[in-house]
Amino acid sequence: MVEKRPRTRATYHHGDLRAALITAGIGVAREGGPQAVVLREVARIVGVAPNSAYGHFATLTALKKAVADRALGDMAAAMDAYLEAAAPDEPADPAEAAKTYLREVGRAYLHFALTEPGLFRTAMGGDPTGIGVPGVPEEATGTDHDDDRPKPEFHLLRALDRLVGAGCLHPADTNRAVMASWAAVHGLAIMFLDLLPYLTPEERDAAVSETLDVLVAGLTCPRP
Amino acid sequence: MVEKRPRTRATYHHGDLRAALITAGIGVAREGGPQAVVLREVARIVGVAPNSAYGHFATLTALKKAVADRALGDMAAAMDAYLEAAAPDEPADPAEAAKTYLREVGRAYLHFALTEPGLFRTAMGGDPTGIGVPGVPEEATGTDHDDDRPKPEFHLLRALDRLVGAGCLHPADTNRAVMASWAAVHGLAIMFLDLLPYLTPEERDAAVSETLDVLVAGLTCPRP
DNA sequence: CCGCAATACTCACACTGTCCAGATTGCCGA
DNA sequence: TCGGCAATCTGGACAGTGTGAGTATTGCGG
Repeated sequence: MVEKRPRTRATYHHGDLRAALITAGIGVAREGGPQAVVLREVARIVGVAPNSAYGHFATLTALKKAVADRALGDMAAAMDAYLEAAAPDEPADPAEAAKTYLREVGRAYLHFALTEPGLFRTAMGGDPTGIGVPGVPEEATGTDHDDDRPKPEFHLLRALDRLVGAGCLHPADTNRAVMASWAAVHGLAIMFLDLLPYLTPEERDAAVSETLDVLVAGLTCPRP
Repeated sequence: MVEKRPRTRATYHHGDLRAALITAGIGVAREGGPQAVVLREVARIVGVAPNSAYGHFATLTALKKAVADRALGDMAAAMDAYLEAAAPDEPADPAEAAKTYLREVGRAYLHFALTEPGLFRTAMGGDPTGIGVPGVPEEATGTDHDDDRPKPEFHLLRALDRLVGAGCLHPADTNRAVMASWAAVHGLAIMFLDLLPYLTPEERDAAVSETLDVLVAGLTCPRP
């Protein structure tokens, strides 16, 4: 929120357009999802000519990418807050504590997905230009990728580490564990948003609990 | 493929436009995903004026919905073929057979998702207009919903029934089982397509196997 | 054989992303 | 202090999109 002139700005130059565009993009993505971040609309919100954006982003896709990055950071922050707020009493048993922590991380993920579906979809690259799975190495399009910012999977890794520390998970199985956990939770989120939007919150909570039960059971079962 | 005149048709009336539009929609959705099904382009393929589609579909979204329905049927058929072709030898132990069958169903799901990502995305409603999870009952927009056609989840239900029959799964747990299974497999698919497109086929196969291991372990574990 | 309702077409409008050329300015060196 | 330069923003334009209103063309039932 650097400037907020409703129409024409006082100064010809905006000062910090790039950031303002991203912020406005987050605003429209919050309600409406990724396809709501429209170049002309975003420029209109910021109070700038549509083509001004091209000075900071080569294309609309680049803007969306930046917005998605920020949405991902927002998601990590929201998960942090959720975990901080809703995990006061932990079981004394360290194994049980680790399990409930993993469950709590999953709940945090789903909480954000259901609370901020627009940002969640935006963060997860809802409408990727690159359809298909050509196996291209993505050629590291990283525009000076600041990969040090908090990312949602960090919480998951910490939870799995705790499981390993508690002896519930073999260290060698941590890779399969991260895939299984992420897939279960992400799949649940997508299903709730896209496939089963008519579920009541109670039904959703039940499905979450049951799926998380299956997950931790499968992870901590005596491996073959 | 009712008609294929490159330009203007011989007859003024097309004969069976609605079906032709859906077929053309499937064609463009196959490569390019749901956002590639563009009204004017589809009409162009069929060889008809853009607005002719409005005689059969109230809006582009309705066309997409029809295309998505057909893509879902295609997915079910593809899973059928996959399961028929790639499951010759089953373990003698019925419990083990049921488990491998569930795994095979999951593999069939993922095989279609990775083989036909455009159709998969289209079938799963990649770009829903209704963002958010307002809990609306969807008001049953069913345009004479022919719900008797094969749907992908049918295979999953059959696999779980076999697990129940083999004594590996308590009948009361079947609901949680369907959610957990579906979430795991669907989440894996979305992750491969959207989040981890750079994985090699080998890495993907490994992740699939490991995730399915965790799933069946969690489902067939001694319940708490 | 004729009228009519279904079907497809034409024209038009408000949008969108993006290119190109020009206007405006902060800033840095002389 | 001041002139110019490069960064930044603006305006107009073009191709393409979904969709509405009115018009032409037909197959078919009476």
